[in-house]
Amino acid sequence: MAGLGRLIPSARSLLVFEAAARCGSCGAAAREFNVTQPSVSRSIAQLETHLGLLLFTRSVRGLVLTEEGQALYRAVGEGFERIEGALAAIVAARTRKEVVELSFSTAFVTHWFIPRMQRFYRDFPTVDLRFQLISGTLRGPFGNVDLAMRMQPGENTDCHAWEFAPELVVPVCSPAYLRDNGSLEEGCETPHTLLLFADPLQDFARYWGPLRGPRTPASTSVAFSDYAVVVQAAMNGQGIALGWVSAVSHALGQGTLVPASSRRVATGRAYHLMAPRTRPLKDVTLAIRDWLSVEMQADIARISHLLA
Amino acid sequence: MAGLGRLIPSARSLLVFEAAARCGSCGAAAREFNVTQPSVSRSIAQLETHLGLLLFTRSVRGLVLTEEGQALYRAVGEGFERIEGALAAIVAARTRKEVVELSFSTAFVTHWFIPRMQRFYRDFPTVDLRFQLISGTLRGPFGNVDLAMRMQPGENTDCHAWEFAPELVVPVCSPAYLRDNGSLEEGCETPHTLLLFADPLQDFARYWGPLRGPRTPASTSVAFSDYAVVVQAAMNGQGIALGWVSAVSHALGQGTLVPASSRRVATGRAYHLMAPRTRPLKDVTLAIRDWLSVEMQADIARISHLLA
DNA sequence: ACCGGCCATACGCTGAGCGTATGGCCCCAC
DNA sequence: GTGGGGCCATACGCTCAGCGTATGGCCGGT
Repeated sequence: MAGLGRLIPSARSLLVFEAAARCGSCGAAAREFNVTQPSVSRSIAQLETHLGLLLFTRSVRGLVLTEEGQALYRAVGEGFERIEGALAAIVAARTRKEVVELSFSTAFVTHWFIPRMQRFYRDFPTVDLRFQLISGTLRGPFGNVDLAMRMQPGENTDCHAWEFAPELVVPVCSPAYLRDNGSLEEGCETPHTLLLFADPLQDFARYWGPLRGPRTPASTSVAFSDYAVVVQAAMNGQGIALGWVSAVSHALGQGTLVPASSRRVATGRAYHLMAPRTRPLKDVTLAIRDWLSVEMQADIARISHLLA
Repeated sequence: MAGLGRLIPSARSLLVFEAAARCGSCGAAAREFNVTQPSVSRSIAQLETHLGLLLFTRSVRGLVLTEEGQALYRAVGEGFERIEGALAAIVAARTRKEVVELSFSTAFVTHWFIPRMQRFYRDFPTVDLRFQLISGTLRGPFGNVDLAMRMQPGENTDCHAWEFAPELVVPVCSPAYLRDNGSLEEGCETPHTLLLFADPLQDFARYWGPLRGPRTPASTSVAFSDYAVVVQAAMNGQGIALGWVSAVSHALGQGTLVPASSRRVATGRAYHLMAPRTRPLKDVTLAIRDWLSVEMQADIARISHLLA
């Protein structure tokens, strides 16, 4: 209806009019809109001036609809009822499905998210998370999820992307292992045990290479098929693992892991939280994105002395 | 529908959504609202974020409604159609009756308004004026008119009031009379003729008294039953009349009347334009009020040297 | 007579909504 | 294959529509 916008002074004036007519007073309508009584008074006066007629008569008891006001109120009431019904149906469908699907790595979920999941659900009581878990390196399409963590640039293109954490790698081990075996670049009587993630598609040499020192002794290694298990083994004192900060920041902050070397690898790339454009970008998705970012920033700030 | 305002991010978003759905593009909807394309794009995105779903899919060809979008568009279209029908009926009724009823004095209409009526109708081509004419002193209820001139404070209470002109009285006569007979306080061989308005309710002595000088000679007087006629007689050189500036400002400006005395009576009161609250205060009523005020201020400015 | 509650209006403040600039993408004509 | 046109999306900065506060006027109840 192209004409409707031209017939009223502002889009909101009909909402205000309907509320004032239903409530019978400016004050009551104002409370409903969380504004003050003069605001409603002006809005109604503006609508009446625009239309060139009185919609209400005023008395100390409040507002009484005129004949024209009653005619308009019936039409507006019916029109709004039709629209509200459709909107309510849409919102109800959304509310039933307050499922939010996330695509994260096992390590991130196990060692970063689950420790704070209680606080998450306290902050988001109506959300029901579903995780698509990636065993190790975050890659692959994430299609039908609300939010995913991936590296940028990557193969997923038709999506929103927000930077989340830098790709920063530090060798980590348990405090006991460090005490007993020394750091990665120090000599020790027995070779270090390197805890590896078995990923034929990942060139881990580009990470280990810069981390070895000139006197780094020969080492043994153990490979696991899931990076979350790699991190767990490091926590258990079984060796030294590559620690992607985005996954181990919580453990570093808690002290269950410590740096096993003074060296770091900063790739210059960054993990991003991403949302496909084929899904609606919901308010709750944005709120979760923000929550995750705030938490990650807090973690990184807490362990910044370890990463310098 | 209290809930509708809470279901949408802003009142205008549904208007914008409907236009975009109907037009099939942000650009076309933007042109309809006299805004730019980014404004519509943001408004739609905000509505989608608020509702937590996509209403349109985007392509280079414009916007295509999703299933939810189509459901909402049907409901909004029907709702708006219902409202617009009622509004259009109200506006049509108002447009047919573009009659504006005015309650003014005969003198004001005859000697002030009619000289500028051509310019008035050029400025208000769709207005059809109806005058309630008051023979002399502006008083009495004016009930069912759009705009009235009255003195404040007065007996009409339930109305809007805007100050229009001060009550300033100057004796006036034609230039020829002044040349032949001298001013009111000067002596002359024959007594002055005072032109009076016969109003038993009006105490004219309070006006004539301050205007007579200590050497004002005895005079004869002629009384008329209509003040417009009194002013006309003064213009015709038949004597000296009390000149209420609000009625004679045009004639003083044109030179068809001149002051017959250097004395003035300023009562401190003021004429007001008034609109009853029992009638709708229309935009056009306000526009006429403003037009009249601008014209009166211009007249008073033009003759200010005569009134000092 | 006073108080409470209604609506109306003037004044000053501010953030929602805007335009501009720009980027990305797709389609079509040459 | 390339360039231009037209679509939508987003960042940045600006401004005035809409707001709150203060206040006034009025009416009804105590």
